[in-house]
Amino acid sequence: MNTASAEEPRWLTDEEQRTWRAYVHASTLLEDHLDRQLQRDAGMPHVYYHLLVVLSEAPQRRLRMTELAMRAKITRSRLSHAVARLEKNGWVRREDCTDDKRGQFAVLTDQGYEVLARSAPGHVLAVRQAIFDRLSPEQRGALGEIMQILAEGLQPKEAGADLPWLR
Amino acid sequence: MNTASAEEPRWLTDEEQRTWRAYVHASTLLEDHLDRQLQRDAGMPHVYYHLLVVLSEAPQRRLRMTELAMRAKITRSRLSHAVARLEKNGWVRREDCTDDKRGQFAVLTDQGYEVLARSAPGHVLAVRQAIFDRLSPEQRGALGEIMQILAEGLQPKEAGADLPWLR
DNA sequence: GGCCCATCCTTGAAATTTGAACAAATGAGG
DNA sequence: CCTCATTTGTTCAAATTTCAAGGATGGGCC
Repeated sequence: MNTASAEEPRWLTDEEQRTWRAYVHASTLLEDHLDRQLQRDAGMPHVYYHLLVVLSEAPQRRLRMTELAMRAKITRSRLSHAVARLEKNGWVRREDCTDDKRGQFAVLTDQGYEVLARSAPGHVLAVRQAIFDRLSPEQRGALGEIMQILAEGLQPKEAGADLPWLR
Repeated sequence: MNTASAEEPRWLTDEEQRTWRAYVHASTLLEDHLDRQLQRDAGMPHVYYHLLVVLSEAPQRRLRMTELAMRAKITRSRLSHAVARLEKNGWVRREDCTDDKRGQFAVLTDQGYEVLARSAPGHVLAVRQAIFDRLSPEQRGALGEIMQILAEGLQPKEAGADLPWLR
């Protein structure tokens, strides 16, 4: 007998419920906290700050738009708007790609690097106080592993990776 | 010698860096994933869905705006806009509070309850697949504890709780 | 009662995000 | 060389979020 479509879904256990609820609360509060901290001290929300960080780590402090979007886990559309805003601030500059005339590079300016250097200590402190100072070494380790797993699971697969019948 | 203001900040260790980065990626991808899932299957973003869930658990399926805002960890302003939208959908209704003429209740309508009941299984499945199915029992337990701690640490304190000299 | 300040919730404008649509350029085949 | 599908990045409009401001009520206190 196949009752698949009528079956009671597998609800979360009480403990899973609590865990999920705690996660939602913690992540909401944390993003809020960091957004305010960075808006106050660096003049931009956390996502924008993260873009500058990623750029600062790239060779020449520059990345193609699509590459930057992937590394920052945001859509290209969102990135376009964000870079437009950061460009107005003088923290990022756009450059044409000579190899591919469609392409654009987002380049971290010296000014952008300055903002980053100036606000990084405060941001690190905020992250440390919110997270690492509150956890035991075991918990810190566990958190890393867990988040690694979750991120991998949600990462949009490369083309065909989920289509084994094509191999 | 006091060099506090000039001292090198305590940067994150490599492992802390990796953990923090993994957390940012996982939480970003997860929120995105759930927002899309719920937008598609329930016609609203995750935050709004959560509001309905909280309401559904309250006695009479109703809560004062401020109480709802606190339980959902969002600002009252954001809640006002959100409820306005949910009201347009017919999923929530506002009611005056007779005790306190300033007050408003947000009430989950039957229609709102229906939407919730209809979309809950899909949402639970998404959460399960994204999180619990990927973690060991130990990791599930650790995640709960950790998130509980982080949430508590970020919870805006009740008035005076952080002013011990007033006691 | 009258005053003062806190609380409750809303509002409006600006900023940000989303999703669909689009033009330009690339690249694989034929 | 041509054609067609794909990729790249942007743009528009609508939705959502933020932030500051404001109107109304409650509650303590003289």
